[in-house]
Amino acid sequence: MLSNSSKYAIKGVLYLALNSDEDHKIMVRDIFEVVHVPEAYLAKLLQELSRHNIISSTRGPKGGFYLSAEDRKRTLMDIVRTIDGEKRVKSCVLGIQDCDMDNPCVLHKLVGANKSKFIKVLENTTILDLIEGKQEIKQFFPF
Amino acid sequence: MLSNSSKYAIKGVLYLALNSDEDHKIMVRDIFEVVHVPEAYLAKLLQELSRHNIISSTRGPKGGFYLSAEDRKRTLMDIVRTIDGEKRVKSCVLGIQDCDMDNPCVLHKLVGANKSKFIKVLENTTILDLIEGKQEIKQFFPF
DNA sequence: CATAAAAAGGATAAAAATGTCTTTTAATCT
DNA sequence: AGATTAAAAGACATTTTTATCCTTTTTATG
Repeated sequence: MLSNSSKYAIKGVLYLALNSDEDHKIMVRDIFEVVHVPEAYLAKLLQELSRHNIISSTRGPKGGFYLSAEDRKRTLMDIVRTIDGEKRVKSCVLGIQDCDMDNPCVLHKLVGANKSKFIKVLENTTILDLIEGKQEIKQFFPF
Repeated sequence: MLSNSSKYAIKGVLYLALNSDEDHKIMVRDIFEVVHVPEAYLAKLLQELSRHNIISSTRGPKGGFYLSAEDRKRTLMDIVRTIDGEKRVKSCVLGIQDCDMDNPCVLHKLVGANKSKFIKVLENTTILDLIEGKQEIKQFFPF
């Protein structure tokens, strides 16, 4: 449902949400170990998000990645869409092309409700929602 | 969440559930077009299921794959476990190793409920449940 | 202005998933 | 018994995903 890349990206953004702002930019070097993602790979993903204006970044000394106030209003789906593409997330559980609620396959009926909810969570949850009331990194990355 | 292979396998088994029994075995050749899965690949998947006694088969003339009465009591999870392995399905949404309901990451709390339901559907739904009252292939494979 | 810091970008590599082909084995039918 | 049929098995090919490396560009700072 979610690729590893999307998971990685979400973890990276969560770390930024907790630790960064315009005045405190963060280098990939300081993130990757906490979220257990290979350094170069995480860099690629964050660059991709930055290029699509899901997160922010500046180069050079004192540079790094960070989340602006606007960035924090992005939803999880914004991240997933950038990394995986919307199609992948929303595709039919059985992979039947034009399958939807109007013309459902059996499995779709069974699990469709759950999957729809999952997608709704992605679409309706902003980064800000996620970190609300949480100041401890441990709460996000228990290991 | 489910690999393509698992989806393919489920589709193949559904076809068998509708059209086969001990006296009417079916060759891969007669299935693959209906369920839109490459012939050789579907063969492999069904062979794997047969090897694990999730479905039945015999070789030679009049041979083919079929579902015994026992086979029909298998759950979707039996299929998915054989093809993908249980780990893959049940893994944390964010891929955090030891993440579970007792020690959850943020996302887990959010989508955990939905995912748990999805897994329960897989575990509690038998092939028999799925085809109950359905005789039309179209209901399963609309395209 | 020189230097160093950090993201951006591109090329490449490794691994996993997906897909194909050929040979072997077992069952059936003449 | 011999010929034919169909799954079983395993080797091989392709594609996608995941991951690394190296160079270039941008930017802050002394």
